[in-house]
Amino acid sequence: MNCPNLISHLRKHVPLSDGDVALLYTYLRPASIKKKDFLLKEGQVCKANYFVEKGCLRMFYINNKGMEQITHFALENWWLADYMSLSLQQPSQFFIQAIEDATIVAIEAHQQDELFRKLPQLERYFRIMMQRAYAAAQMRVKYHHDYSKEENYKLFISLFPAFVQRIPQYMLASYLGLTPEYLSELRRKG
Amino acid sequence: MNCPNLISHLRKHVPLSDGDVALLYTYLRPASIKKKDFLLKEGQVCKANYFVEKGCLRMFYINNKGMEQITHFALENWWLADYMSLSLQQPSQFFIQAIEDATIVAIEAHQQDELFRKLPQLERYFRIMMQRAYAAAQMRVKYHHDYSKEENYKLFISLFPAFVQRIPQYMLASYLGLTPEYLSELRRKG
DNA sequence: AGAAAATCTTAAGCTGGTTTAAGAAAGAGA
DNA sequence: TCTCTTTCTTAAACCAGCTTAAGATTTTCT
Repeated sequence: MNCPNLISHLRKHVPLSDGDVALLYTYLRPASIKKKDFLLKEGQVCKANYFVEKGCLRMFYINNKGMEQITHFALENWWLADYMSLSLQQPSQFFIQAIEDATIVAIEAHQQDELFRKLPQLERYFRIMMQRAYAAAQMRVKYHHDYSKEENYKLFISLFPAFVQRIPQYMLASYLGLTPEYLSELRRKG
Repeated sequence: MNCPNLISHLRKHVPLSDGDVALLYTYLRPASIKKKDFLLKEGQVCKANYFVEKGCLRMFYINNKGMEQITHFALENWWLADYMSLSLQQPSQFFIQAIEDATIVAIEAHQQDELFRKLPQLERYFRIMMQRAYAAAQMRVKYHHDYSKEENYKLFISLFPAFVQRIPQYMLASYLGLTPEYLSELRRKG
């Protein structure tokens, strides 16, 4: 078992002895998954919080027109889950799928409280991660309101040029909430 | 000093002895503020996390057309802050203002780590609060994408009918991302 | 009560972004 | 290599929601 990125990420935020790491390992479920494999499907309960060691995930739902609407991407060192479904253990409206072959590490919902009791530092670590995620979500609301679709597109490619190379255009269009056709027009304009 | 709502809210999620509460009180800064008073202005660093004991707050920014764009409301038993500014102690792009006379309780950023070291339960409490807030933010992204403005308006008034009575229409319009004129038209239509 | 400020409504014209439809190009499997 | 699938592009018609402007109503303050 090997999760070098996760362990070093944890140690950036909280102290973890080697013994703590050994204990932690008994609660982690690492997995290799193939491109297009699903970690969660609509109607299932989200059973774990997923850390991306390597690769790339997307979270999406099927909108009222039957199209896949992407709401989140997760790259290396990001956590991803449907936190409403995970917290309340109720059926999810989302899918989580690999868009590249990926290595992920799962912490199961039903083991999380026990793990946090044994390693209380994790409570702090996830408090920081959730606060960070929520802070990003607050800014996202602002950008979404404040910028036109064209401006949002330009902002995104300026912030994440490498990532734009990594995913198909139509997934970026979906995430940004515009049609592939209009994205194509924006690219042509410059 | 008196924060009954906050204490009972904490005790819903973590154990707190009377001694813990006494210690906690030394870190809480309660305040009564008047309608239209500000807790945060653009350019300032967000210095505290605010709990609403009574009343109602809004968070907004000035958009590129010079209009106030509301991004969050906070009623009784909600926490509100610009978490990006609070976490990184960098200048905020937001305002936080009372829209009714309000009683709030502040936990100052510069005391938070010390408080959490003395009462580690709070780390868990805020992990739960932040996860809940982020979960709500994930759902908000979905609703925002999936529903038309008219559907979002109808959803909001069906979910929060009492709140709709409490705030001016133009603030609801701002929050929902539509013009007061269009909201007026939607109301007329039924 | 009266004046000023804040909030809400109506209606016409306009536009950013979608829809639809068709084809071109690139990638992947056999 | 060839075929099938996936991804991307072009262009015209269309519409949800905005802008502008003016006035009506409600609330707040003196």
